[in-house]
Amino acid sequence: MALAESRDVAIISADSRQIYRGFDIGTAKPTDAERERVPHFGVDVVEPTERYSAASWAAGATEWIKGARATGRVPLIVGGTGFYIRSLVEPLFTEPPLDQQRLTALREKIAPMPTAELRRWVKRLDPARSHLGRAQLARAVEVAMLTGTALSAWHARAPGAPRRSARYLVVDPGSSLRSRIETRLHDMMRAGWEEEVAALDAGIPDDAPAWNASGYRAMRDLVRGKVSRAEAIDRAFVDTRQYAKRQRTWFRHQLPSGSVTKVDPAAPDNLDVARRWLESGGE
RNA sequence: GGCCAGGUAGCUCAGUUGGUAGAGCAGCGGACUGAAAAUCCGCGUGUCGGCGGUUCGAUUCCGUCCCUGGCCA
Repeated sequence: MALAESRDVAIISADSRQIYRGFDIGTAKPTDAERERVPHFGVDVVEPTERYSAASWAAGATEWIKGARATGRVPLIVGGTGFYIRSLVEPLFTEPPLDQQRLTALREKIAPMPTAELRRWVKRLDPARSHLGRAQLARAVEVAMLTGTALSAWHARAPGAPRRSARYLVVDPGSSLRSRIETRLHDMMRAGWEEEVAALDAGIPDDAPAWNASGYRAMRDLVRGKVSRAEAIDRAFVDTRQYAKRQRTWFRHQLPSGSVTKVDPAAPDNLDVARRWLESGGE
């Protein structure tokens, strides 16, 4: 926020959880006051039951960026969903329209299948993807079955997708990460996270995608009386630490290293580093 | 104070008919093209509570001490 206020900036949130309406405290959404001071895009865009995607976000972000520029502001993309950001800078392959009925039927077939069996299937359909996780295996089957072409073949076939130039500012507090997470978690509890989840639990189905946010299932179990408060907080703490670890791994390896600037939020000169990064034409 | 049950990886525990031990969780590393706060893959040396004894060899058997929990005084 301090960085955003130093210049006419609009924030584009690249955060797969802040997308969902109603899931506010646990996803650390910007406050009303913050949104008042700096325009935000990409927050509260879909219902919690909706399945969102990197492609949807990239399409939305393209519009939000235009909107920000139209008002004379510099679009600043902020957020922890690296995959979303990358899908904007290095677009995903262009997917042909998929038959929705066949897609639904296929997903029903895949759902109960053990991961090992799914993996064997992908070894036949698209061996280059068979080492990946369950969600990716399902996707590989869907694309191969519904388009007649393996996903990895689609990737190889669409090489020269237009790339935007981008520069990244990676904020990493290093060894103080753990205590920062802990503090933030207690702030969330004090802000009424438990009450928020109790209200959501009354109206949002258990399998809604929005529940896939660190700590939300633990809080739901607390609200339902299945676990103690201490246990719920501890689970949320672990969930968040593990998520942060995956983020670090992702940003360490998936971003072009030449365009990354690192900053430690605890360092005294952090704002200077960030300002210099911003002024040198980054977005 | 007596009796009983325990003391094994950061945590919860399994196991070794005596040949120095392994699961889950945590942690660490990695993968990642429309579910990404998702989904997966890899990584296990720790005085087996301390000290003695028996034995070629003890975490395992014996003695003793310490610690924890329960019951009885």
